[in-house]
Amino acid sequence: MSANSRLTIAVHALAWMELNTRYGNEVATSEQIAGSVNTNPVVVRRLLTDLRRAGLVASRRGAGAGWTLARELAAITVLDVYEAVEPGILFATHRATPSQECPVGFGIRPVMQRVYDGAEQAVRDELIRTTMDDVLRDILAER
Amino acid sequence: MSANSRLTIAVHALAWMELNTRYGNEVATSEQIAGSVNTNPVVVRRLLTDLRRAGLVASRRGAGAGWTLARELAAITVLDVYEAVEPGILFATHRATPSQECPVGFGIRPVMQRVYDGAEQAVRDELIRTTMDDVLRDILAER
DNA sequence: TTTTGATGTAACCATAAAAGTTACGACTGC
DNA sequence: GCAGTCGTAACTTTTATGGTTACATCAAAA
Repeated sequence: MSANSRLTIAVHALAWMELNTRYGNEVATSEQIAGSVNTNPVVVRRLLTDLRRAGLVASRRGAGAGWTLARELAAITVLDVYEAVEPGILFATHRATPSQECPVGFGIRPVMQRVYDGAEQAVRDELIRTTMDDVLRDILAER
Repeated sequence: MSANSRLTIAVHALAWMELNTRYGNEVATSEQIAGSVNTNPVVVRRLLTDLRRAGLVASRRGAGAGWTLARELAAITVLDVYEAVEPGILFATHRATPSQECPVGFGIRPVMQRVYDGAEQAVRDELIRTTMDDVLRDILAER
């Protein structure tokens, strides 16, 4: 399917930010987060920009700049993160328009779109069940 | 997400094959199906090869060759097709191993894997509810 | 036995998304 | 004004998908 790791990294960043504040730090820098994720700071900044657009984090510029959580983790579900970083298209319909003379080619797109909408909704219903609070707790329980 | 159209084309092919038999034809050729899908016959053959591996279709070679359904549509769910043509990875974990010194980097992968397994299962539970029979009926109902 | 028409499959190219990287201007607390 | 970080553009690399060409293989039918 060519799945990406955007949701994984975004969740990682949020969990890391919360733990960072528990250690007494005000803000987190993209470089610190990138060090934990093991990627480039620009990749982190791009994802955090998406999260900021969704109101999940805030950023400060200038000296002593960095990122802060805009909500507590208990008020953020994995679905919130998913919606912030993914356009929400798990399955694609035909790349090129199928034959409109053929009954199958004519009718298949709306039918499959309904099937895919159902699958997408099922994913959302599942992701909304887990909060970022749950995620961090489970992470720390891994040892 | 970079979603693909493999499931769409595989479903399209199966529906077309059934309609083709209703019109009195024994077998369907990849060229005929490709004409309805509006793609290249090799793309169709590659997907039908996956469906054959799953026992959903059969092929004959030689003169008068082509493809036939190996089961009736009522006995094929969209989940069957999905499993035949997709490896089943909707979300990816980290591309590079996260920092194992960091508590978050250490614990996040099994936690997110469980979340993703749940989402994947939700998709399966949804796709199994629709049979290829339902799909063809709905396609023909589009006019 | 030859012809015919389709499968089976390799090889290659094109396209697009994701991720990684470099660079640098913008901003702000000190 | 300095230092440190964000914000973002630009470019490269990697990977999956899909499209295309080519051709060997096969089996029914002439």
